Amino acid sequence: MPLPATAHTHDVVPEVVLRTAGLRVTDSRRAVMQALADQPHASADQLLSTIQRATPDASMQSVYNAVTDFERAGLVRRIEPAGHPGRFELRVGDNHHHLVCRQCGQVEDIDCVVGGAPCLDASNDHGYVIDEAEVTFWGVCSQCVGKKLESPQASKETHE
Amino acid sequence: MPLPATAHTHDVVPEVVLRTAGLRVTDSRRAVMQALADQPHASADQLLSTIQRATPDASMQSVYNAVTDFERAGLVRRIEPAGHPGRFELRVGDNHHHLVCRQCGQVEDIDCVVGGAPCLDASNDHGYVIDEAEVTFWGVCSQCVGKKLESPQASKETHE
DNA sequence: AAGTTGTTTTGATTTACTCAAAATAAGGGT
DNA sequence: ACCCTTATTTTGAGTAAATCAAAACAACTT
Repeated sequence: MPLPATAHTHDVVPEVVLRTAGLRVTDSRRAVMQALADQPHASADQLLSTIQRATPDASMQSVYNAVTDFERAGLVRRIEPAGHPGRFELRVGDNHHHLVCRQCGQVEDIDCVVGGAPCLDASNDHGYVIDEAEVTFWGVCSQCVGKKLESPQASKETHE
Repeated sequence: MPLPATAHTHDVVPEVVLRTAGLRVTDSRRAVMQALADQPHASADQLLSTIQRATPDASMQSVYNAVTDFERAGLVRRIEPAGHPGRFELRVGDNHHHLVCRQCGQVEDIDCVVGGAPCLDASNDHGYVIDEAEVTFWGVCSQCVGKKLESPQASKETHE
């Protein structure tokens, strides 16, 4: 029976995940991983705020250290929607896609019906060795669809 | 007979395009548009270098001014491949996709077989109003595929 | 030719992120 | 339990890409 692709709070045990990946277990990493389990698609900013609720003097650098190390170890995937700060997710090892709100930047997972990458073929490979077809769906989320976007800064990056 | 989707050097007449879009015709805009016609997928940096060959004291700000105005007028599309500076293209009005070299950032157009946007369906819309499915193919171009990437800074963003 | 409004210039500012050196802590070996 | 090595964190500076803002200037209208 395969493991579910989505990480839920109760089934991510940072200590075990980290040790298995060959990374040392530290408070900082535990906190970042737990925050990511609770908030899929969190930005570095959001991760820092979350972590600072328990550890007020955590630094942004420690967040970037952690997610970068996690990414290198294959524990985390980083997504960079155009016009929005990068986001991080624990869901790796499957080829899924994303739906992004143009206004607030909230991200949702979209299952890939194909499974493996690349899940689409390019009509012309231009001589490249292609390994991935990244699909980003763009739209406006239900919370933003009613709002006018008078001051673009007004409600930026608030969700999730 | 529809106009071809790809802009070629000889069929972009900046003066006409600009005036038709309701934008004033200036040296700066003419230069940026001509540079874009010659180099599809140019970055702001590349546009500036190109323009400076004829006008050495052109500024980066004028490039950003121009492309931003063009984008608002629907003359230019901006693409932001993850990990690379933004790029600009004159090919608008069709729904095509891109192939990006992970190493040098070079971009190729990939025709969309569907045509209109969104050309894919999300398996779940999560309550969003979805208007676009952006597809980015990732790979390594033929010029980079042989090279080792010893110093990541060594040959950055050189192509095209 | 003059006036209005849009555009460019100059220079500062911001955001998101990376780099680097010193201080510290994790985990293996004894 | 302690030491040692090496990984990790901290602190602070630095960077790239892009935006903002006010004053100078130029395009188009009449």
